[in-house]
Amino acid sequence: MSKGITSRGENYSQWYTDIVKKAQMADNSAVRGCMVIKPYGFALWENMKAELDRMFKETGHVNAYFPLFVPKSLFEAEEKNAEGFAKECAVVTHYRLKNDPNQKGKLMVDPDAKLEEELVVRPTSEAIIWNTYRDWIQSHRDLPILINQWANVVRWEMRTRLFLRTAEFLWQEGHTAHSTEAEAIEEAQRMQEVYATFAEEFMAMPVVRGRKSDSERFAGAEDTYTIEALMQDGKALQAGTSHFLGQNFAKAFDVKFANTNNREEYVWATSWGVSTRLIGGLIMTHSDDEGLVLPPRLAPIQVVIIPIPKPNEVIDAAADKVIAELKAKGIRVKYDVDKKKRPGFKFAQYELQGVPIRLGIGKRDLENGEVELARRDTKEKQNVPVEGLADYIENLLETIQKDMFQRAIDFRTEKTTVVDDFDTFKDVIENKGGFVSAHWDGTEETEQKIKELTKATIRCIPNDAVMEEGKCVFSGAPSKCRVLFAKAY
RNA sequence: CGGGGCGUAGCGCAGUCCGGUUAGCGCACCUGCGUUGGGAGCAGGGGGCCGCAGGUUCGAAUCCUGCCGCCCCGACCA
Repeated sequence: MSKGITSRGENYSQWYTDIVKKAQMADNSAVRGCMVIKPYGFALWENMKAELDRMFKETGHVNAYFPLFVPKSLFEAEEKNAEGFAKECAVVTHYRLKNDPNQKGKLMVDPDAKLEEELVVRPTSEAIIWNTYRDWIQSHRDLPILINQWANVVRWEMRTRLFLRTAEFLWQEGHTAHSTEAEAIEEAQRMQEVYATFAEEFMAMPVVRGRKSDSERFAGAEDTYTIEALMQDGKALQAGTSHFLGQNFAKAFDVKFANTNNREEYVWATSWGVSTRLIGGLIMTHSDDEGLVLPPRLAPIQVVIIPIPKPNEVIDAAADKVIAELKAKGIRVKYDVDKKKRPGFKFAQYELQGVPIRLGIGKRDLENGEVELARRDTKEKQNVPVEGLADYIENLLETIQKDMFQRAIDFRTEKTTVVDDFDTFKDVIENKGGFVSAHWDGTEETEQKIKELTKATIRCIPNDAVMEEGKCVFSGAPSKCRVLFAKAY
């Protein structure tokens, strides 16, 4: 075990916190529930953001920005949405402070500066955006609107955890407007697939694509499409959601368009988002007791070169050549020339930070025309010829990416259990964890009962669920397909 | 919002029960020596409103009262 990192077996959530902090990703801040994202963690987020942004643009979306504040009257317009978020909203009530006459050097809220109307700090932006869309949409010719925004939102959560659930978090939210129901549904499903592709191909995190049950659906949505990942401790993580909003927001904000027959119709909507929570998912999918393990495609540093024992002219020259070749291939490489720290310390540090490939360049191997190469994911070490090294590394990065994904898939397969009776259901949820595939009668009552008895919830009704006759694992009532249950973050 | 725990140096902690020299240890940091193929070592050094505010006392990190903050476990949630 690494210095100062609690092992996963000992205490999984402490392990998680240790990783985030010791790998310099993020820290708690002076603000309750809000984190400071440190440069290394933010570099990871920037890489994720860059890929997602590219994928959004490839599917026809453009970026825009809407205000942080939502006037209360707009926020409450869509009742279900407002009700769903009401109890976790931060609210701005005043716009000025003044010197406290009773306490020198202290400030107080100026009671004379009360706002006419309170401003809600956005927990999500449907309200402010749909209020704006009303002015943008008159005709079917104005549709579709395909907009994304990168933003911060605030949800005043009772209990927070770095990246997984913070009071303020960074995310993107797509908000689209369409002239037909079918087009909006297609859009929502398309974005679910974009998220799934990103999770699997870049994060190497396998996800189940599915639909949410009524009770788990986004407040104000007609249908919520989700991607669900499975963490190493057997708990599920909702990694991204895409909502078909029907005409709910169009009706709430009176957004209509003239169709080709010049008849007024309400606009159809979607919204979809992923957040910095993905970083938590990334950590809990791949990392080990030595620290982070990052997939090559997202790692801020893909290859680190360590001079052994320390930089000198010969080693620098060899390193410079390798660096030039790697950079020519677009590989992110760092040469650690810190003379104060010894190689062993650096090895441990970069393992902690999850750098996929480490090269050790030293006199001994160099004389044989070789360098030492270590893989972070498998901890394997081997000597590799300097000749053709860049090509070798380019391939190896892809191999690591694939291997990490495959290991995560194997883990999920092993932790997915098909169950047909409730005793087994309880036993599996309690002792084995992971996904349980079981029949469900489709009622909210059953879902609620199961949650009370086992703490497991319906994560989704998988898109690829096979239609088959069955009996609900709890009530015995008829069921048409299996759904996935799990304890969730 | 319920249950538990903790606030002492940048970090991690001891000391608090049972009040008493100048508040201590490890890591980190600074200076120097030096070492280097897996987190070396040695010597010297700097850094504290002991969470905050009251109280008891000759004397408080330690006892009493009030407050504040943070963490963990539940219920709620991306």
